Amino acid sequence: MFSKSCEYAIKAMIFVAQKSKENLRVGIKEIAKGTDAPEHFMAKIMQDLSRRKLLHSAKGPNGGFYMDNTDLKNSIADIVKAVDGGSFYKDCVLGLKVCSEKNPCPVHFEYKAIKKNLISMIENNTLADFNEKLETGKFFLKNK
Amino acid sequence: MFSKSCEYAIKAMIFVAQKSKENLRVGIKEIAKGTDAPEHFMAKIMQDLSRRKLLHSAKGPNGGFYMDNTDLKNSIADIVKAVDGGSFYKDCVLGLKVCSEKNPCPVHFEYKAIKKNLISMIENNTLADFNEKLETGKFFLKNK
DNA sequence: ATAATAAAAGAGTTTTTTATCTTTTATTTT
DNA sequence: AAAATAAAAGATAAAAAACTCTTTTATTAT
Repeated sequence: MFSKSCEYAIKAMIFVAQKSKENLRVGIKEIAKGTDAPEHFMAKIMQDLSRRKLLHSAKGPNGGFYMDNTDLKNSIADIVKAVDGGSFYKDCVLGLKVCSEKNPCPVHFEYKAIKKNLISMIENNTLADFNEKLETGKFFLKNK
Repeated sequence: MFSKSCEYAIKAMIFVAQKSKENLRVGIKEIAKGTDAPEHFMAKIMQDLSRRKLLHSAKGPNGGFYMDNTDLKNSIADIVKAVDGGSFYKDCVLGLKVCSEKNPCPVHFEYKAIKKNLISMIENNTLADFNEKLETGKFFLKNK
């Protein structure tokens, strides 16, 4: 569904969001450890997210990545678009170059309805929402 | 969603299914052309599908790939499982190693409901169904 | 000012996926 | 039996994705 880079990005964003709630900045090492991701690879991803203004970063001592309230309003969809581009939104399930309302593939309309739900799911779940959900103790981000 | 190999496999299977309806065998060249896929790469995929008994093949003159009525009952899901394995069924959307009813990620239950529909879609669409749909002239498999 | 810190940037490497080319084996037709 | 056909199999090659390492730049604290 999403690239591995994108999965890492989502995990990292949720991780930073949780820390930002307590006004803490997080370094790349902590993010990598906290998400079970390779440090230097994650660093590249974070640089990209930062460049694209999905979160803030600060160099030097006590630096790190952090989010303000605007950043916390970002949804999974925003992260997906930033990392994987629009392919998730655009592409035909069967991989057909031409597939539209006028030239639908055999599963076009079925998939259209499902995709609508998928899009709702990623657009309606913001980082702030994740913070709330995780606070309840009913949801987890376990990697081992 | 699916790997490129899997997309090619689905396209090829639909292509062969259409020809099999008229009791025709199709060679790899024809399949590759008819699906806009690289010939030798598609050959590998077809070998794999054939080995896994998703369709029949015959060597020599007048040989090629073809399907009997049992083969036509295969669904997209069968093809996906053969080519991409069970990852589509098993994996967490966020890529978490641990994500289950007991340890759900923040979108686990939402995605579970959607995945149910996705699975219905791929399990309930057989190659025979595609043949019918395409016969109506209301659906297309266009690549250009 | 200097040293320490941490992200940004640049330049690789490795692995996986996708794609191509060649040889072999099985089958059919002449 | 010989020639032709077409898939099967094996071996490479190219491209993309995932991952690593090093240097540079900005910031802070001493």
